[in-house]
Amino acid sequence: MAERKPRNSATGRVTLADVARALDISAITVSRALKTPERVSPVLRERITQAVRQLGYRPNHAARALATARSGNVLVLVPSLTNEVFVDVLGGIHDELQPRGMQMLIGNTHYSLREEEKQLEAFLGHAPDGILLSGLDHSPRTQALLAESRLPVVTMMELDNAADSRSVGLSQRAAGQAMTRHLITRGYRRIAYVAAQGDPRTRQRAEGYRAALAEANLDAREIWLETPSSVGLGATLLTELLAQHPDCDAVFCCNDDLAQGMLYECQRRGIAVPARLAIGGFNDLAASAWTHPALTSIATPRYDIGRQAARMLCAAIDNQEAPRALDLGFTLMARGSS
Amino acid sequence: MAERKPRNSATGRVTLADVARALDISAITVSRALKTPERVSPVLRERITQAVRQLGYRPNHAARALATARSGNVLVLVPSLTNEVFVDVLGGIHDELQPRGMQMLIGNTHYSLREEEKQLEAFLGHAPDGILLSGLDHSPRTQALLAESRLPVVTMMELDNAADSRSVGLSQRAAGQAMTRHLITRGYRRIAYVAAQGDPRTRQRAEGYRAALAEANLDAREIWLETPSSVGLGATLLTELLAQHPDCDAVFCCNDDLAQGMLYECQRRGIAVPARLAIGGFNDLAASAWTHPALTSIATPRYDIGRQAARMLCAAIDNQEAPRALDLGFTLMARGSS
DNA sequence: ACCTGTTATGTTAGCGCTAACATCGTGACG
DNA sequence: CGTCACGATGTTAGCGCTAACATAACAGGT
Repeated sequence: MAERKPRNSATGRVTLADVARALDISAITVSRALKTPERVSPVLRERITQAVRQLGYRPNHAARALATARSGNVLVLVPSLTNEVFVDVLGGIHDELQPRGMQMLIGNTHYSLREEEKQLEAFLGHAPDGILLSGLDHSPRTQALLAESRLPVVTMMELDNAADSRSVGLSQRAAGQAMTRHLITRGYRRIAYVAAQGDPRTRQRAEGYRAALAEANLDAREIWLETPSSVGLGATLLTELLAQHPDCDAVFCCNDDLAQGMLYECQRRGIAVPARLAIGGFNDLAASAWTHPALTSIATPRYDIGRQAARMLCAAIDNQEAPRALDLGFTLMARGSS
Repeated sequence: MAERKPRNSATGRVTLADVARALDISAITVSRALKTPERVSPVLRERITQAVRQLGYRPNHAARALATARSGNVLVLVPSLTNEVFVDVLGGIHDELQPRGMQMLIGNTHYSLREEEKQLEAFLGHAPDGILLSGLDHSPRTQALLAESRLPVVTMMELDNAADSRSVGLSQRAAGQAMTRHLITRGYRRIAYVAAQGDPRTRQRAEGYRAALAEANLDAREIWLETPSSVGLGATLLTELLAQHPDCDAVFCCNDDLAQGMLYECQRRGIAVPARLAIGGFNDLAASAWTHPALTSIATPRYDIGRQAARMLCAAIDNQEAPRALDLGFTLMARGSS
């Protein structure tokens, strides 16, 4: 007859106490064998390991969290879950937390400071051990909640100069400048900047764009929309661009979604890229290297931003000394579209 | 002078007991005022609400989970976090769980049954209240763990006939058949099927493809790769296709990533789409409607699959009667590429 | 006046785990 | 051979919350 798994009567789960009872030892010893094996004698440790496996014991995180005042949760607030950029960031965070047995709680702020505030409020009840935020722009109440929580916070995507803050990202301004300089170097002179979803990073890229134009004594041509960014919107924006600035010979799109949409619309209308109009994007999405022509873009280290931010946060949680600002840079991917 | 927030000495957090103490009532009454307000007199309820707000009390989920044996967590296992398909599914789940105060725990199985097993094992310690799985294909140990856990499980993407299971999805076979019939209707006769990342859904679509060809007495031409699917791979596969089946006049790609890659490669080589080669994809990704020509595809209700699966799971968790299989269908998006 | 039922609140105990402090050997050393 | 240090294990208590069972107060019916 098969062995019966003893189950704690109350909840039907196998608990530490069940394992301890089976071996006629105390629960704390089992606990130690799992958390700090070196503090249990090898013989007993081995017996415990076997019993754990045989009974199918699985530690209960809620109980552990309650006893240790450590939840193993990290709150991650991102502005979008459909944007490839943040999906990659989440991937990096995930891969860094996983081996430490920690868990992400993901909140989607939909590019809204108000929504960010609400998410933060709701998630604080999960007693996260730390918080990963996107960008530097936050509402006063968000900042107050963060300060009150006294939890370590790491900001992703942008860089923060403040001494008491932590951030992992890149200079969006420098990247915008690099792309514009590239277009100038390639001989374009009437360069437009097109932006949707006016978030802070989009604005910083625009600053870089203006700086580069100023260096070369060129005029700016900008189109700003508040609509959420998408490939479809890129098509619309090409129309807008040709209407407002018919003379322009290059366009720097604030992200690759818009750039791809513009490229497709150019193909549709028979506008030669890059002969009649050069296109530059931002983020270097997976598909951008494969369009025809391939899209010139700024590759951002999204996965690594997530990873390093998570690592920095874990260091902070463990009160370890660690650098507080990490500039992971960017790479200009000069391709056929310019 | 500003009021001091009383804090529980042990962990520095404001607890139920702190709120109760401030009002000189018992903790359970505060608990009731929050969970079942109708069981507390209106006057007291109001005072409690105020005190809660003023002290900044935030319920501790770990303690609640421990006391109620309900974690409020739902485990979600998906094969990929970069694939737009699953990102959309997760969005639907998120939106359904959020208002119930429940939380997703996301595990990435990387299209591996072995990995799925490991993830499941690790996450069972979080004591999820239910599990959302992708697809019907699972390792024996995964099935054993699921059975042993006695947790409600809902399968997403595919449909399950078994009476004791729950599933929300669509007939991948029927969808594959619909696409192939469409190509036949449009006059194509030498239709190829190209697949990467040979997961079960890819295989079911192929079955539909073969069935449709058989109906019309046409021959199958298939190319299978185990490599993970990507836009870049689509370009490679076009080369492969032209080499292996130079006569083919239409290609049904197992997903839109491949289809887009093929389209771009056709543009690059000057192969006319759809005149020389028609292209059909699967999933109808956001960009597919905007390429030139726009991509014919099968639109799958990914967001709704996530939503309905989450809803079905919640019903099961609450022991409510509910349908156990939900076919959300698909839509053929006939566009310029065919 | 008594019982009954109902509503509002309180008491007790326990969910599963671990921190902090015992306790009990055992061997090293003077 | 006593003392001390140290390693291995145990005891106790409590993390924050809520289920389950009191208790109290009061209205209404007989």
